[in-house]
Amino acid sequence: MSRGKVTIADIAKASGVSLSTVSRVLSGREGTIPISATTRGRVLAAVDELGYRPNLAARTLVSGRSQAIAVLVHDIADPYFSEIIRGIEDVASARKYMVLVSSTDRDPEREAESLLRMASFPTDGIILAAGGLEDESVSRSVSSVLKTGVVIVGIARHALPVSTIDIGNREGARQIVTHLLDLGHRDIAFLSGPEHLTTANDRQAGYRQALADAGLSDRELIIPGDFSREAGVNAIPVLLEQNRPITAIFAANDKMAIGCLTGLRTAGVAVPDRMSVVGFGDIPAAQDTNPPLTTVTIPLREVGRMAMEQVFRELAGETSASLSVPTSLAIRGSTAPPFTLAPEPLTPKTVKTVRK
Amino acid sequence: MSRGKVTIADIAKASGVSLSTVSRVLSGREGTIPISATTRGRVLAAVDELGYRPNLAARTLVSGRSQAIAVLVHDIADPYFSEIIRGIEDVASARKYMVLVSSTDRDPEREAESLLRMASFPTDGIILAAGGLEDESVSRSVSSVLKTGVVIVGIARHALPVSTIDIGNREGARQIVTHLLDLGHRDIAFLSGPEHLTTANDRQAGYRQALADAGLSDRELIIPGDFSREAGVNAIPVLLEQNRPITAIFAANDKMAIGCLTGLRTAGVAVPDRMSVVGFGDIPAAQDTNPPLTTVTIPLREVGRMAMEQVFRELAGETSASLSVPTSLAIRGSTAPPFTLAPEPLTPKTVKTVRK
DNA sequence: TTGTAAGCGTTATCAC
DNA sequence: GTGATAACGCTTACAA
Repeated sequence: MSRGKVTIADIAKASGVSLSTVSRVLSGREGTIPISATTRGRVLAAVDELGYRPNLAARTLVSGRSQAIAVLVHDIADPYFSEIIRGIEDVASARKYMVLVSSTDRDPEREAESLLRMASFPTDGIILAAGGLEDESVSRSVSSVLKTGVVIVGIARHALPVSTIDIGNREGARQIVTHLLDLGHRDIAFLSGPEHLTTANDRQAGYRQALADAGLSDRELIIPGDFSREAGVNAIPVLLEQNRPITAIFAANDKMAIGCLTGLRTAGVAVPDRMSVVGFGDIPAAQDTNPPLTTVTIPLREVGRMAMEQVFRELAGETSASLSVPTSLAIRGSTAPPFTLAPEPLTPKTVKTVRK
Repeated sequence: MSRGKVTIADIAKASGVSLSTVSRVLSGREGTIPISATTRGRVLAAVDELGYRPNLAARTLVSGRSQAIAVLVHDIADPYFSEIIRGIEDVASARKYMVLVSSTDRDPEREAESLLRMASFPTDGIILAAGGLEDESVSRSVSSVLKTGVVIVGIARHALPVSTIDIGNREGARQIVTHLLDLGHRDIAFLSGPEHLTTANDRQAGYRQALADAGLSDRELIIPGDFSREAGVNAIPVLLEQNRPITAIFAANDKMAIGCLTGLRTAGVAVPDRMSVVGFGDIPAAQDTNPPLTTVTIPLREVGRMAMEQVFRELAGETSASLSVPTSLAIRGSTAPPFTLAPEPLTPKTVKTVRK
């Protein structure tokens, strides 16, 4: 039956009604528009028989709504982002929305470029899941795109005038470092993320704050990383050469933490006996390392869902808003008390701060 | 400057030329269409100043090309698929194509539905990465969609009249089972994938063939699985209750293999000392298990790239084709000779077959 | 080298 | 309830 493109004109002809009637029947909102049952039936029959499918581009052009949203991420192959996307997809597809994705590899230029292209599609909404890249050209693009009426929602802290799903990066980092302190660790290294990424910076701030609260600011040790598995692997030799009594590593994300685990195994350092390791994010792989990784759980799918729901809300006329998702600790096998015979006691004051 | 929607009409007005001239300048193909440098400059200046961005929906409507392709996967949060998508994206974005994704969770209905929606977009191409689901409604949708002129490329074996990127599932499985046989294993369990999935069935066929070639068909042990991590975890108690001297497990995909590793750890069975484990796919996580997972490497990104390149080729007029990607073995730490004091020797004939 | 005008497939605004 | 008809923003013959 259906050969080539079938348009409403064909349906109109086949069912003996006008174009507008066909359009009305197909518009969906049954209650709103009055149509005789007979007409309706005939149109639907023709649609079925000819295998008609509406041309979304045409619909978009005239209605201004494309039923599509775009998601910008650093890398879709990173489980952190693919989990978020899955959450987005789940709520999008329930409303028959299509999802466009774009990996920008943390390149501001590509981010701006992608943003512009997606907006000119035009998509109805754009979710910036790429995580707070602080770059001027990106913010310029965002502002310019906002004027066209697209809804934009950012995930993680942004200096942008858009709705935000805020992840408690700083607080989560503070909590997990406190967990290490509670276990008795005093020399905790921090493996940092890429510069100019608010997500990474906030986690680092949480680390520093936890140490400061415990009066241990002088014990800070920050090793530069970039969120990649390899950064984790390579950090180990660097760390071991430091000639400092490090007993725990806090990697700014799970991928690096997993790299650390591998690096430590290679170096013959037992985890958690000789070294505790923690990450951030709780990507699925964190459960299957050996030992399983202690980390900060971000409800990644939920984050995606919230972002998408916020897009829909704004599309329905609501104003922008800042929501936040709570993180929690997933205490697993990669952390244990440090290997010291006589653990340094905390001063009373410090204990109070840490436990609060 | 740029407020609301800027159209070529605005550019035309601002630069004092006609709509068509603006369109020509913007069409890209500089060499093909003659335009005076002056005009060109003025148009471009106006574009820049007004912040003009072409409306892709309008362009799609008239040209029939949307510069977008769709990818159907089972689950975008599964690294197997997100790696493939990344490969697709890499070649798509180089040509400024947008990528739509849809997770169908192996549900034929959603697969068909998604396919139809994506096609009616209309996207220029559709990549069926979902991996050979054998279902009638899906094939019907594919045939109907093909008539509209979209290019479809399938990944993995399909009974569909479309181009295919074939993954050597059967051969890869045969190879890795042979690796286990070479190590001395004779009782190798197979943890299967979902039914009706050619990918899973082909791997199972490879397992059976390798055993048959070694004259060990009577040692077959197939445990039902579904490609999920949990299936791997849960298979372990089932396996241990079998009261059979199993020394190796071949899981039909890496996720299950990783689940097996975790299950074995829980059960206190040392890998590879007491049990060897292998998977299929070589997703990134396979390198970071402890011990690292021996598995069959599928060049996942390359698969994605090839699929996308094939789409472009067909869009350029070439005919459909069947390509295949070679798999290879990644021998890592999860395999070792079986824990038997006196390994059964292979018969000469068998050795020959196995080594060939 | 540039302009005019006819669509592309829908929806939306009027009438009837 | 239903039918013309004018957009939507762009490309592309066909003229000039």
